Amino acid sequence: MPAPVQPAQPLQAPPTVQPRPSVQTQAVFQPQPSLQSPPAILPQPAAAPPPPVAKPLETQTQITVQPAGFAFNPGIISAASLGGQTQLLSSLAAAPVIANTIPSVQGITSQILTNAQGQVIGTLPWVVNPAGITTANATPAVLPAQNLQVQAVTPQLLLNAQGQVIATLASSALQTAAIRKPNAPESPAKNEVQPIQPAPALPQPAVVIANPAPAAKPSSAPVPITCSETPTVSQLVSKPQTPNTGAEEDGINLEEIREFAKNFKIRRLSLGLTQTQVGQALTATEGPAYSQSAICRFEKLDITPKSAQKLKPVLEKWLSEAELRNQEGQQNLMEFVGGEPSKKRKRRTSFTPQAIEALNAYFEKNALPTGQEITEIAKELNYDREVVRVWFCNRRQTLKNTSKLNVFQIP
DNA sequence: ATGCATGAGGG
DNA sequence: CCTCATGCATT
Repeated sequence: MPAPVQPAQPLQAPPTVQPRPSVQTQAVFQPQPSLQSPPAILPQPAAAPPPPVAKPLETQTQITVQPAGFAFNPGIISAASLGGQTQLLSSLAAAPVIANTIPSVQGITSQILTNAQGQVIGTLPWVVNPAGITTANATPAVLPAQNLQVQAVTPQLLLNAQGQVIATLASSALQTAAIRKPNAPESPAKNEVQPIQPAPALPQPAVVIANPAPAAKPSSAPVPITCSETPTVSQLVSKPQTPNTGAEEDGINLEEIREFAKNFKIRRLSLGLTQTQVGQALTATEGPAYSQSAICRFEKLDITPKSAQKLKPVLEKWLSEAELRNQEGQQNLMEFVGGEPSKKRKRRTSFTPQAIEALNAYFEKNALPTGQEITEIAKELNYDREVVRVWFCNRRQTLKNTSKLNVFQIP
């Protein structure tokens, strides 16, 4: 395929030039493990933040062409690593020709960068380039269809034999949705409040893998992948064997949960949603409500298999609907974000390092101190007895969740 | 992402 | 009181 020539458009008419403060160039990510603030890309991200002074018309040496390259590729950019370091592996390109459609917010999704651990190390916004800089891109045969609507794209996961996510691909959203259960796009109203039974009555395979034949799509070739050497999804997804871990506990398929958790995260990010948003939306909608904490813990499986099993259906259902809405442009998923007045809690006590050290020491000797012991320890360290008691409770709980559940992960 | 807190449920 | 599932508050 033609090399990604960059359309020379360093800058146009100086006067009217909008410095284009966009975050575009932010594609580069630092090798720092700290990636806390999720670059949530939302439909209505308020007003553009005043860019750090852009030179009026001086030709800055730093031409910003780079973004365009990715911008157009719903391709893959995955990072893998061995030592936990992030490295760019490859980027497969696909070029959905986007002609005149206005860059409606609707289709904006983000590209996720994940490493071998399935951890997200970054995201790239899908920029719909208005200028139609299609020139450089592949897609030899495809013509810039005029009314090609930029449909919301949902990611398609590419997994390797180990079940690890290698990358995500964009593809027709419609179809993806179709695969899932026949979920009627009705109102989010009181649909079902299933009491969640431990019964094995959950027929959702949750398999998002290989989705080769877009048979269901009659009037358009949804699969934008064109590079001859670009492996097809099915090819990459060769999943002949179910490696190992017939891990199952208490009738709960740990592996399945693990997979879903991974999936969930990726799809969530594809929708450009943060854990917080999901939590809020989940709370707003009918049905079981969960917080950001819950989402976070689920994603990293920092919960008991039982809890995970319980959450899965809820999250799955919600996600399906979210994706559906996303397609329809109904970005009204996050409506009432209004925070209800919640009763105040006792301020979280913060133990001093010394106290923690002491507590840990006690804990090692005896993880379950008697009431008396607790009282003594509390007095010793000069903390409220109750606080100490709770500390032990939480300590035990944490221990359990991290050790037992590590059965989940394979770190 | 986590640490401390709250509450339900079981003894 | 304990365990468990969760969430608010904080790092």
